Amino acid sequence: MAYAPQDPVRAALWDGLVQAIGHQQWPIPEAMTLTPPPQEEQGDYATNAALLLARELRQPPMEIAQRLATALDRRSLGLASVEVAPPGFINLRLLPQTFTSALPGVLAKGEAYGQVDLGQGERINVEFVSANPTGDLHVGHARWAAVGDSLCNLLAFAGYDVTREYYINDAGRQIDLMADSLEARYRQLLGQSAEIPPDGYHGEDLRALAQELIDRQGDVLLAEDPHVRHDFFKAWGLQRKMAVIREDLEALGVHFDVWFSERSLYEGKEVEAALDQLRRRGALYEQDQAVWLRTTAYGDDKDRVVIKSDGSYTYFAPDIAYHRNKLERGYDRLIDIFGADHHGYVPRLRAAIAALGYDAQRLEVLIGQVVRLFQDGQEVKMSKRTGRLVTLRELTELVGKESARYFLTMRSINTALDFDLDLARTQSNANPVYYVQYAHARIASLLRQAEQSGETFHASQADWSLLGEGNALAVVKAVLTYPDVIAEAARARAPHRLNAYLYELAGVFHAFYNQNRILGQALPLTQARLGLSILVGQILRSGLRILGITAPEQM
RNA sequence: GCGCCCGUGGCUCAGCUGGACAGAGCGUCUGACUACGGAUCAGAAGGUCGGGGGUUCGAAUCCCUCCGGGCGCACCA
Repeated sequence: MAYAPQDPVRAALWDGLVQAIGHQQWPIPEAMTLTPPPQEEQGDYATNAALLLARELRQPPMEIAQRLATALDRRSLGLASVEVAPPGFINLRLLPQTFTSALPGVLAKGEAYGQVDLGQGERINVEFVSANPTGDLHVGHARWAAVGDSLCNLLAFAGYDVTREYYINDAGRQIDLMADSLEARYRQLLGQSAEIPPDGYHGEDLRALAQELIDRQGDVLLAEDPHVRHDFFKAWGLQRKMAVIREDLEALGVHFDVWFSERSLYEGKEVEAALDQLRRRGALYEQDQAVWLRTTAYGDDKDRVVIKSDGSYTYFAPDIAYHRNKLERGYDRLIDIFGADHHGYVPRLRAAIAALGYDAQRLEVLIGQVVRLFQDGQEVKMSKRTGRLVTLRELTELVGKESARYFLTMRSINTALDFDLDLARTQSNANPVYYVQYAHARIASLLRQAEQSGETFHASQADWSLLGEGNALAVVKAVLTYPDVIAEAARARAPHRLNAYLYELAGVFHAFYNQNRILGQALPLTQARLGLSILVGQILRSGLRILGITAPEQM
């Protein structure tokens, strides 16, 4: 933990610890932690400060721990006990009121609770999905859509100025292949014999598009000049495919701020400008009639072609221009989310940025592993070539947006995601989405009930100190952790941690609710329990919103 | 062959900028409301963290090596 905790209680303790170390004229260890110890009996928090200082000071850790323990101001920190444990941990136990007295502050923050200033307004551009408009979005894209969008929400909540961007590959060979494939479908549907090009697209979606075209204007295109016809298929197909992509993403609750056209880079001469910049910096050379970028100078395995021997650009060339464009737009940091099948592309991209003269550290690439679909215990195989694949749209329609978003973000992106279609569809305790949502619905119901019985919540009537033990205290602690979860998840670019936290929060709340009658108690107690429930509801709403999942009032 | 990711209880995973006897969920077994929603809760069994070395006061976490799985190694995108 290289930075102070965000949790109000832990933060105060952290400051006290830092002060105590300072008093001894000792340095604050970079890797100092303040976390719950493994055993509950050991206290509420433990720090490894003495262990770390021991190395630096060359003194026995137990002695250092002892001195720190005595130096801590127990009263002002709300400590109940401070113990030193071998090999040099300092275990801290807080008075229950130290926790509960933080609750009014949390309540006062309202929906803003959990916001942290990790980003300090840093401008960050997150590019994700960016699927070619040549076919439907599949489940892999769905994962990046959900993860990317949630990550953006998370970063924004953590104090970054975030832009969500989709790069449209509307130039180049693939789009021509799409046009030719669409034309082939068009001809086939009109009874002509036509072949989809060898590397073309065989998906059903293009057949449907062709049919749509015929329904609208019949076979008039057949009479057109081939070039005009090709351009039409290209432009129209692109426009239609992008519309569908937007709709599909929308259905998953994913919105982009910028839809960036690759073609605009050509039109604005930016590809040439980028290559000129590289040339001026001496990073380009010619060989075998092709133009190469010396990416090996910046850590890549081999140099890469930017202009092919036939004079056309590789995919890489406009992509260099694209990243240059993003940097020139003033973003402090760029995040690209790629599928694992593109990870080999990262070194050259990074090299290109360095070759252009920018700090390659400004580019962060998140590599995500594949999604495997399971149904009836069997893997559902996907294949783009045969056109047999489960689309993002099918997935959303099958399991619903809520389930889809939760399941797609629940795992670390480093792990292949096994998506159990049956589980995602069940409305039972096996499905974690419902577990979390149910907690929220339950709280909403509780508040409705309170309204009816005239026990409306008034913060001034609550005696928070009554929440200082058992299940209630567990909920209090979970509530206080939220800002740190946000900070940690944002820092690690790991939205799945939020899923885990919300599940845990829902869990401790369910336990609390089950064991404690909330309404109809003595006023200060009912009010305190009601207040705690409100806080949990507030956090669930906040967290679920980040994940793009609704927090239902009833289910 | 080289590179990246993964290998944690029956299953799916968390934890991995090192911290004290490894955590969840599902599944299995045993229990709990004639008061706020049982889509809930309480409890039990189950793992020498793929194998082997090393670094360290301390390793699931770092390094080396081996084994297994996924992905990638284009003048395709």
